[in-house]
Amino acid sequence: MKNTIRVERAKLEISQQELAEKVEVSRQTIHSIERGKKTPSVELAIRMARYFKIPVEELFIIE
Amino acid sequence: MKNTIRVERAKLEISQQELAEKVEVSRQTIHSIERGKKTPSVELAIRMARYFKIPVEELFIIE
DNA sequence: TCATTATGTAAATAATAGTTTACATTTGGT
DNA sequence: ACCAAATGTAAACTATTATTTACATAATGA
Repeated sequence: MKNTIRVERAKLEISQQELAEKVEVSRQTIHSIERGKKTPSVELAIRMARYFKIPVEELFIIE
Repeated sequence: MKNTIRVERAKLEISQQELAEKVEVSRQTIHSIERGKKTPSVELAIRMARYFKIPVEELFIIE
C-alpha cells in the first residue's frame, strides 16, 4: 500500500511534526506511515484525509 | 467511531462469514469490527468499502 | 561557520488488531 | 419442537500499530 502524504504535506507546506500535531499522533507515527513502514488505523487515516480535505482512498492506495 | 457494516451487509444480504471471505479476514474480525470493539486498519477498511462500493468515510464514521 | 528546523533511523515498550478455537444464543424455516 | 445457519461471547495467542526517547543526517538561513 502506498500513500500521498508527502505530496499533500508539500501542498500545504507543513512538516511531519505539524501534521502529527494536527491529527494528534507522534511525529514518528507520521514518519513511519509516510514511508510505508506502517499502516494506520482507519480512524487515523480518516483524520489525516479530513485534514488534507481529500478522500481516504486518495491518501492511501492499495496496489 | 461507528460503522454501517451491518446495514451494508443487509443491503447485499450477506452474512458476516461471507463478508469475511470476500475481504479475506476471519469472521471474528468482521464481528468485532462490526460491533465496534475493534478498529480496522485503513487497508482492511478500504477493502470493505470497495466491496460495498461506498467511500470509506461512509462505512466508518468518526463521531 | 553556526544554529535551527526537518527528516531519517533505531530500539524498547505499550496498546491494539487480527487469528483461532470453542461454545452459547438467536433466528428462520420445516 | 426440531434443525441449521447466523450471530454473540470469550479467552489465549500472534502480529502490528503507536509511543517515547535518543541520536544521526540533511537542509536552510543568519
